[in-house]
Amino acid sequence: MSSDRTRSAILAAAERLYADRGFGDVTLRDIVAEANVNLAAVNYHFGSKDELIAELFVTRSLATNRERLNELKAAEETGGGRAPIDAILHALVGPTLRGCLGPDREGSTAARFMIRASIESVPPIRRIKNREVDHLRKFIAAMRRAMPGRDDADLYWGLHFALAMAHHTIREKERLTKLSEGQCDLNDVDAIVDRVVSVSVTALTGGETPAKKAPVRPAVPHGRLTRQDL
Amino acid sequence: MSSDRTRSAILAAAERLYADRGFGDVTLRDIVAEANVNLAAVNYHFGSKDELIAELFVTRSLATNRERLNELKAAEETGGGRAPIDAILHALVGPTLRGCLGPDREGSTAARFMIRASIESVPPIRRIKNREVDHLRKFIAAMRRAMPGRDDADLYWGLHFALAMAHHTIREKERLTKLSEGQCDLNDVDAIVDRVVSVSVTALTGGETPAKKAPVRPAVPHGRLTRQDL
DNA sequence: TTGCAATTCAAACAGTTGTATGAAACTATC
DNA sequence: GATAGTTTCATACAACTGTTTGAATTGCAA
Repeated sequence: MSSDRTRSAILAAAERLYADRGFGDVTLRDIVAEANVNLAAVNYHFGSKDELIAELFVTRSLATNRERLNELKAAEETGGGRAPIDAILHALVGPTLRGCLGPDREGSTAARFMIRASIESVPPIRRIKNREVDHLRKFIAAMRRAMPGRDDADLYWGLHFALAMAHHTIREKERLTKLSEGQCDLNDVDAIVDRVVSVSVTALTGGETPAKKAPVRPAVPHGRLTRQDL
Repeated sequence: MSSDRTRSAILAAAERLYADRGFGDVTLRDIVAEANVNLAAVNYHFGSKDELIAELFVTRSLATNRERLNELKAAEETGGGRAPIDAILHALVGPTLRGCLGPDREGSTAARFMIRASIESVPPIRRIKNREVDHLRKFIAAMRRAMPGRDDADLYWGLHFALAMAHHTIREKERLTKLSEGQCDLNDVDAIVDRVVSVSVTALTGGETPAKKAPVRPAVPHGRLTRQDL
């Protein structure tokens, strides 16, 4: 049935190069050189460059989603069909954060690739992410069971903010390290997961839907630029 | 002094096209066609394509930062040199959210451009964003004054999460609308700002950082994909 | 007007990109 | 070992990219 050697070599080389140098900087010729295969092999095995990228991302993405659902299921079985809200959110953000951060993952090509995918967001990957909605709905359903009284909109916002904190931490881990001058430990993944979950839970259980005391502030018109010092 | 007409036309056309179609899809030839100027004008007036993009982003970015600092200053003056934490966070995320979301901003080219810049993150823009650290430090300083007891790391995490929620809401507003089937109102910007601030404040004032145990999971190698159903 | 600099313009440049082709090499089956 | 199907390979293709060039044009000052 034909050795998958070429196919696998392309996948591995592509993931490594994309992880190291980003999508914008890596051409098919770079990939086939790294993989020691012929240029035409990519189109033969994957159809197109975009399909290669899509396959790389789908593979990693499916793995994360599988982990998420496993953790969710385990929590629900423990709780007799109803998992507590913190366990649900833990199942949601844990696999993503563990997959991309952490000292053991430093050298992991898969992790670095997923960080790139999170930062650069190239078209074939964006297309796949848009299909993630169905997967997230399962977590909304679980959250609804855990907090029957809560408004649906609050649940959506809670899930949205949990993902926001997780993904933004992955995307901006470099900047946060620099900003905090090392005081935020980006290697202690478990602590980060707990922090994200904790904030998300208090966001969901805490204060009622925001009161309407929005202060008014002046609008600032555009001026003309002279200095470039952002 | 030579009319700025060509220069301005290029800026306007570029911002409009980038806002509509993204950075990856727009070439210099598209821009000069839209602006009705000669192709060489871009390099003549801006030096390079990247410098054009940088100038576009810096302009909008400076405006946002100016708004932020104005709001912060106003809050500090009201509080006699010490602004309350919610006002600080409001000054941080308010201008960004108002700049990119809201019904009045629907047709705003600047808003749509900044959303694009937030999503696609092209090299010249990334370079500028990396210089944003100094600007954020001013907010950390204000937060330190507002919460003298708090650990610095907690402050960094709080600011980081506030920005996470704001930016992720901008980046994923389409998806959140779809996921929530319209139950999350992305047009009520003030409500969104209040929600983000509220969550951030409870994150900062609320519970201590917990510690827990974490399970270990296996690395997932690449296999052959048959179904593409993420 | 003359002179000079700033600006515009058409055209070409030099390089890269993803993809297609058709022949060659391989592999497994009968 | 001939055959049919799969996989590899060198090469070419066609299109697009940002940038440069050098001549024309414009605008302003003396």
